[in-house]
Formats: sequence, C-alpha cells, structure tokens
Amino acid sequence: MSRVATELKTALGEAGHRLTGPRLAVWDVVASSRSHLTAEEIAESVRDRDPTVNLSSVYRSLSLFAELGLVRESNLGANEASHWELAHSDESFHLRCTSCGKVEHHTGDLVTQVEHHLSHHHGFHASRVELLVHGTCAECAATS
Amino acid sequence: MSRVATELKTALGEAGHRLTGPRLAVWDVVASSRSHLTAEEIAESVRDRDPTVNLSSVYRSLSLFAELGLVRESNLGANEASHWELAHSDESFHLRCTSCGKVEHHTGDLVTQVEHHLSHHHGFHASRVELLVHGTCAECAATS
DNA sequence: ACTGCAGTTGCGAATGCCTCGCAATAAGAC
DNA sequence: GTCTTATTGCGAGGCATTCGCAACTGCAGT
Repeated sequence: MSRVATELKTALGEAGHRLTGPRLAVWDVVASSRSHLTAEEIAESVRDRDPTVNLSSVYRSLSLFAELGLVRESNLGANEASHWELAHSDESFHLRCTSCGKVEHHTGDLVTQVEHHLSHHHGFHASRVELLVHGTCAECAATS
Repeated sequence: MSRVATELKTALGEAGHRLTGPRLAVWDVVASSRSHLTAEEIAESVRDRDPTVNLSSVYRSLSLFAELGLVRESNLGANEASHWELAHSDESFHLRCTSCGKVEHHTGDLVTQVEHHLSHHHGFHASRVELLVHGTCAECAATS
C-alpha cells in the first residue's frame, strides 16, 4: 500500500470507517491534484482507474473526508458545483478573476488577522473563514 | 408612489427597465427586511400582498436588482438556497454561529484591508469580497 | 484462512433550487 | 388611447446533490 493509502487508512480507522476501493480512488485523485475539482471531475478521474465507481460514492467519500477534516469544500459561486481540495494546514483563500475565470489560491495572514479581530473585539470565536475575492488578476489587468 | 417605489423606478428607468407590480413587491419585501431572506421567503411575503406573483418573477426581479447593484446575493453554505439582502454601501460580511445558527452582519474595515493588501502586494484588483466566518458567537460561547 | 455482520456501495429515483420557453399581459413612449 | 416590446405566469426542464434499499465487502473475531 502506498504512503497516501496508509495515511488515509489511519485517518479512516481512527474514526471507525473502512478503507474501500472507491474511497482510496477518490483520495488519490484529490491528493494528486494541485487545484480544486468538482465532484463530477473527480468522478471522471476515478472512473479512469475503476469504471464501476458510482458518482454517489464520490459524493459520499468527499463528505466523509470533509467531516474528518481531510478535504475542504468550497462554493465559488451561487448555482455552481462545489469544488473540493485537500485541506491544508495553512489558512488560504480564493481569488477568482472575473475576466479569465482563473481561481488562484492565496495564503497569508489575512485570515488569521480576521480571526483575531473578531475574537478580540466581538467575542466571536471563528472556526472557519471562507474568503472569496472576485476581481481582475494581474495578468488580465495588464492585457486590458 | 412611496419614496422607495420612486427610488426603484429611477434605478430601473436609468437602466432601461420597467417598474412592475412584481418588482415593486419584491423590492418592498427586501427593503423592509432587516435580515437576508431566501427567494422562497421573499416570494411568501410577496404573495401576501399579491398572490398572483410567481416564484420565477421573484427570481428574475432579484437577479435584475443584483445586476443593478441594488441587492446582494450571498451563499451561506453549499447546497443552501442563496440569501438576498439590500446592498449597503459599507462593506460588510457575515458571521454564522455554528451553535445557534444565527447569521450576523458585520461591518468594518477588514474587507477594505483585504482589498488594499491584494492590490498593493499582488496586483489583484478586487471588485467584490465575499467573507463568511463560521464559529461561535459571544452568546453561545457564554452559555456553553 | 473462514465466517459473520455492520459499514459501504451501486443503482435509480427523488429532491431542492433555480432557469427556460412561450403565449398572454401590461408598462410607458408617443 | 394606441402601439410596441419588456415582462409575466405557468409548467417543464436542468443541474448538483441526496436518498432508499438490496447486494456486496472490509475486517474483527475465531
């Protein structure tokens, strides 16, 4: 079993879940992708390795992984399919260019600053910060 | 015609749209509500004043208002209906308590700070910032 | 290894939110 | 008031996601 498979098995096992083919396939796809994918896109890649895996199972695996804190689901817009990505320990957020449509990841202390501000000044204890910024990326601003 | 109705008519007129019964009803509901509502909730209130107004028209009115910058649509979670509220000039964001479910509005310069940071350091020109913070509100933190 | 039994899966139907197409209606310019 | 065309109501449709259930399969115990 590969290293990632072992990691997944441990995480699942600790929570009383089993390591199954569909789960491993979904995990491999998400873990090896640099960007965020929709459930449908993940299902497509999963089917390349095992065509019997059902879309429902992809959804179920993703929900479970999210519950376990292994992946993150993000809404990039109303009426758009959710996007999924590995949960990174560093706080990050998304920048979406309204011109080219590209979605960049961005890490920084902005998120932590927000948390501190809310906690200190408003007694609100943040557990998750979802930040999505729409605008024009540097490249598109240059070419326009 | 009431003051809000005149305001709406002006905004619509400038963009080449008509002031209609359904639009006015939707506007009244959104403008007189302090919180954000789902399209379905808005439709319910609209039907109290005019039962012939269709849900589609509510959606169409809301989309139009959003395009004109009169209202804002926000996604409070994956697979949840969008919530709609009057567009305020001051930048605001949402705090959602995972314990009591309440969604608070919050205004502050956080959003502006984010915009400045991105513009100065990363050449990303922000047009809209969506910030949703999940966590425990002061009240829930006190009673737990 | 073999067995038993939850936890999982595949499948298809169902749900929820939202959008569309189209004929009928009505706003507002003249 | 008339005319033009934006807008509406209605029902059907679309898309992402979830559900119910019988069949299947990890894996713990033997």
